[in-house]
Amino acid sequence: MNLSIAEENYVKSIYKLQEGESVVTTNALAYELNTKPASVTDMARKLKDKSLIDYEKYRGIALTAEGRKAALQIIRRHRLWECFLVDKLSFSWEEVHELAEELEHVRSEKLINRLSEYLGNPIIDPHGDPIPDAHGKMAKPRPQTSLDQANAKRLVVTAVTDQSVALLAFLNAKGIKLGTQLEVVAHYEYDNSIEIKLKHQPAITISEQVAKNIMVRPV
Amino acid sequence: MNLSIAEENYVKSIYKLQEGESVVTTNALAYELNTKPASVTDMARKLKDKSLIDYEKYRGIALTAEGRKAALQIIRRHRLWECFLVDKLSFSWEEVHELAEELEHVRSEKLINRLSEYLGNPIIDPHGDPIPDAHGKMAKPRPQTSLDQANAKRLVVTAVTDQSVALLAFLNAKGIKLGTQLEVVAHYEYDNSIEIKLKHQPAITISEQVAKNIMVRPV
DNA sequence: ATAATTATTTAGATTTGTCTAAATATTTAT
DNA sequence: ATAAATATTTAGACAAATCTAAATAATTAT
Repeated sequence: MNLSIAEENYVKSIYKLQEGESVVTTNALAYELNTKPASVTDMARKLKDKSLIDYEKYRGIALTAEGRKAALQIIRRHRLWECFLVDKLSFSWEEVHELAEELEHVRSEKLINRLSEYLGNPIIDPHGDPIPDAHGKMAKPRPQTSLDQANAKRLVVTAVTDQSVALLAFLNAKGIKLGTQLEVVAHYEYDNSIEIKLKHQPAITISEQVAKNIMVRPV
Repeated sequence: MNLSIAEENYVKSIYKLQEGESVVTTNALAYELNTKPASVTDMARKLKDKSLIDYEKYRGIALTAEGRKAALQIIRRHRLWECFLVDKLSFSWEEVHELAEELEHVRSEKLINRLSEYLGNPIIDPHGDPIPDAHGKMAKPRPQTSLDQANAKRLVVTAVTDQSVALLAFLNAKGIKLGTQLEVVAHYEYDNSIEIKLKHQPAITISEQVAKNIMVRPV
């Protein structure tokens, strides 16, 4: 089955949203894809015709086995290109998402398998997310919570969920990257901001919005 | 100016055809792009609006300075990706054209400049064609003629103009690649086929059609 | 359980890039 | 120089992906 770029983006976003909920709503998908609910309804019909999703009017969207397979292929391509950009072309991790977003749509199994081999068959990408193998098998994401919900004191950064340039640049400026260790100093209930401290640095305060997008696990 | 993929392909093809003739005809461009003359007329109007081509009804198409600049950027991307695929991912030269055709549409100057650097700023691609630098400057294609018109006896293969998989696979099977030295043994006037001999190998006969697409220079 | 709110779908339009068939212009051959 | 052949453009249509505005369904709050 040959997917258009638009269809690939839908499938990928549905997969992403389904990690949280078992069924994806029209509105959530529209928001994720920066489009309008009416457009999502239109595309849902097309993807259903192609057997990539289960969909009944007003009942939400869920990937079929075939859709899941397609999504994993796209994610594999995306994450391998991110590795390439960071490892070989010395991009920094916050720059690569947008580029990988374009490169991922070059559909060639041979290319992607050779790329994987060239990179040493990596199993996590520069944001800490696991990379599906050629058969769609992928390591389970390690147990992690967002920083705003973590209850341990000493934590290590494992991933960043919102990959907007703005957030990633902010983190970069603060010296926060994958593997950075940090300590939660205080929670401020007033606005749910969090004070954290990196090693050998003064404490900094982080808004709830930022904290929600930093994934961590206990050290 | 931001070009769509379709617009980029038109600009690139116009550039290619203009190396031969100063003005490109609607039909020639339609044939090159595997589309219909009517579609070319439609697109010509758009490209004219964007100041990428000079175009008057019935008078043919020619790139403006701006259009030429755009074309050279696209060609740069294409040829650098070909280098990457051959040098780093061990593709053979006849496989890479189609893939580069897709990769070339990822528009990021930073990406392409880093890729160039990573490859050691190559100045010719795996087919022997020169690669424009970041400013659009490109070595003049070395003086070369097609094999069917060469008058010297001892020749070296410098490029292949038709990059169809069929032809490239044929050449590969015969052991003919960039840099291969060959000797013209005979011309057969009957069908304009040519008998050639590679070192340490029996002579082989090559049709006029193939000979037209192999570029050579005297050794 | 009904009203109000929110979510989703439908209907109809738009843009991009393409097509076919018909009309018109240009070139070539007589 | 005219007719025939060829090349190009126009007119009108279509598919993909999107949109807005209106209609309808589902959820929630009273």
